Amino acid sequence: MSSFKERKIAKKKEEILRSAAAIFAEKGYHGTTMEEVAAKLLMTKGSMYYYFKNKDALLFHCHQMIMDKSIVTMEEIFNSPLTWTEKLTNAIKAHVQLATSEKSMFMVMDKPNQHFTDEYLQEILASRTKYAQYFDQILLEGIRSKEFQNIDVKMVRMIILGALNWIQEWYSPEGEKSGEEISEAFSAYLLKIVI
Amino acid sequence: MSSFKERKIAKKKEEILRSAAAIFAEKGYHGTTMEEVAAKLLMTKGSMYYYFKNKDALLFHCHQMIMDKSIVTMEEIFNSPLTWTEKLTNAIKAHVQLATSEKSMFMVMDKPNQHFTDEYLQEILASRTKYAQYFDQILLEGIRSKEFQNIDVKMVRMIILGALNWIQEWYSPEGEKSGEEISEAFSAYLLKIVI
Amino acid sequence: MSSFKERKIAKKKEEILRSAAAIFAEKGYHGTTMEEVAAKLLMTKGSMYYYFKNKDALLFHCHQMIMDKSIVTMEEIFNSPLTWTEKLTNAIKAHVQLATSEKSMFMVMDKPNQHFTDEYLQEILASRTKYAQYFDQILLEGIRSKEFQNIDVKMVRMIILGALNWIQEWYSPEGEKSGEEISEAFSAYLLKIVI
Amino acid sequence: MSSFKERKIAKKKEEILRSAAAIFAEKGYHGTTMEEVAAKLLMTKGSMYYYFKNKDALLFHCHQMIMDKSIVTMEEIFNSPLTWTEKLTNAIKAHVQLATSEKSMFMVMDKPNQHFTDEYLQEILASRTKYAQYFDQILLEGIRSKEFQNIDVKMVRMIILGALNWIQEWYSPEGEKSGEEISEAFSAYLLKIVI
DNA sequence: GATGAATGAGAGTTCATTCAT
DNA sequence: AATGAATGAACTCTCATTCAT
Repeated sequence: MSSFKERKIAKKKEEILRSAAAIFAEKGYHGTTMEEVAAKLLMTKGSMYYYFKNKDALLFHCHQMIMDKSIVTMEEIFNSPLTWTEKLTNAIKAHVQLATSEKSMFMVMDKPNQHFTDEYLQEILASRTKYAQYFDQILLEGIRSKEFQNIDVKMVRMIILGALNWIQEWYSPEGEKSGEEISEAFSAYLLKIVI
Repeated sequence: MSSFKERKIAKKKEEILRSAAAIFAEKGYHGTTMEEVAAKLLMTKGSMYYYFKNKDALLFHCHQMIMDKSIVTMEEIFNSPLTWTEKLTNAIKAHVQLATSEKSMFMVMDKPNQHFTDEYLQEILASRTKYAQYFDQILLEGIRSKEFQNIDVKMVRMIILGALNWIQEWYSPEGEKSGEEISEAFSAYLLKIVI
Repeated sequence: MSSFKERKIAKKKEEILRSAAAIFAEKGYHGTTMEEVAAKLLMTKGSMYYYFKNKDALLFHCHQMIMDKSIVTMEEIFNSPLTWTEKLTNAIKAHVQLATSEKSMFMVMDKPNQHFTDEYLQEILASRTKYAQYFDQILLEGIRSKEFQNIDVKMVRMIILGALNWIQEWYSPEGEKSGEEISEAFSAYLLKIVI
Repeated sequence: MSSFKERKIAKKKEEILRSAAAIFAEKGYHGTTMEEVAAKLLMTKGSMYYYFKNKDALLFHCHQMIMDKSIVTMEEIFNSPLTWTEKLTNAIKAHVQLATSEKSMFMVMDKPNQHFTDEYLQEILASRTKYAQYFDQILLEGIRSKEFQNIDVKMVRMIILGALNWIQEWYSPEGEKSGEEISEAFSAYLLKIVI
């Protein structure tokens, strides 16, 4: 049970993270100054340090905020009463949806080992591995159940995740394809690999 | 006909670029200092500026060195007397080969609009577009000749390039899969999308 | 109505400008480092950038501080109910007084087009022109009212300003002539040109 | 008796000095790089060091080249069989002529104590003093012979030299007044101070 | 005589971070 | 809970100078 105060702080933190993510996405981690992040929220540089202990922490929590969301969604999909084909389809669609609706957050997730040192890096990589393993699991079970062909799971997972992670680099809300259309196309085409 | 001196200087420049690319790849552009790049070559910071006018130029020429190579290879493949299926296969394989053998260079190519301002950015983007268009062309002609199914060219190209560009993030020469094996797997699986 | 904080910051800025001017005057703009200016005020280099965005700005504001003072004084003299002869005398005396009491500031005003680029240069030159025009105006009105002979206004103004601007190069508070004496001599001798 | 070689070197040195002076005049001493000076003469930076031991020497010899000329001219005027009034007139005219025809050289002479350290500074200041003393001498003799009024020699000399040294700051060959006209005006007006 | 290449000391500037208030 | 001010370490870049060839 969180107090009103705690909830207020949590809300402020998320505000900061979203703002930071947007700028990180546009200018990159190093290209972004604490001042910019603060200014966008009508705060001062100094105040940010009340909420996050340093710039690294800002990036880290951006990472985790989106990873947590992604993993929760994946869990739901994985545990749903669907065929593996359907699960893979849904996993791909869910990723596309998030990647297009939260473009900034996703861009921030790039090249973690260039930005983090040990303390945070372990956690980040753990999240990523966990996310990747859901795909592996789905592929594996799909093969076992004869829904999928006998593919090289790791290679196919890399192809799928590569295609998905590339979306942030080219997707634009003003582009010709909507997130919905991309998710349809991606799931349809990528499924052809496994079936 | 280039003089001895010109060739010598060109060689030195390439040396510098390779050295720079290796560090850029490891630590990112901003995480890399001119001093580090110089030190690795037993030079001094100041000397670097004799060969490249600034840090941006270093990154830019890394970009172009690998893009030029990639595009030349693509041209050869495109103009060869093969079926479109074979051409697509070869294009994918060639990309994997380069991406794995020149991992550092490829990593450097990431997020150009975060690192460059107008003067260089235009040229970079032009190269990328040119490279992408070879894939589009192959896909288009493959469809026209009925070798490929009636796919959405842009979406499929994005999937292919996404998968290929992701390789640098996970490939390691010490990993379980060789570049050769990856190129076989990727070409085989990606071809399933179009056929 | 300026707040306490605003006045405090303004005071600090003026402190910095005076300190900077003193060193600029002694060593020249390029011969002066930001570190020296800061050190003289027991600050660090970095802190200076909190008050002035760069070295240029420091010089620019030195310029404008003294030009503003000069112009205000000239305005008063120009609008006072005196004869043109008295006005010219006072203008010369006022300049000498300022040039001798604020020697450093005046030395800094030298060769603006070597130190400034467009953004600042326009403003600097505008101030200078404005100052010069007061002399022209006085000379012109003096001629019209028959107080002065029919002289070439521009040439005489150049002689007067030249003589005045040279003072900073040789005046020393420890010298044999006081500012007061110089102002008497200069006004008396220069008046002989126009009468 | 100088050999052919020596004369060739001397000629090259003067070429360099003129070129250097032009750039110094435009950009200031610190704003000028050895490279620029060299480039203007189609030389390389390194070659300059064959003729002048360093940048300071370049500036110093610019100084002395023009001071030598000025002093020789003054000597001639001083020793000519003319009245003191005529001598002063000629001295002023000669200075204006040189200042307008060799604008760059004259600009370079500015603020010697900011650019030189002991070795050169003494010599520079000696030249300047010598030049100034010719004016003092003329004024003094003019007073003694009752041609001039009983003026304060130092003050008047400062006015004259100030007016003359200011010319470089505003004179332009494309301006409305020719060097000839300026010399007429300046000598006429400045004479009014002493007579 | 000339130069290409290298050097190294130092400059201006930026910015994450701290902390008294 | 917020902030203004200060800091200092790091970084990019410049340039006079040197010297082997």
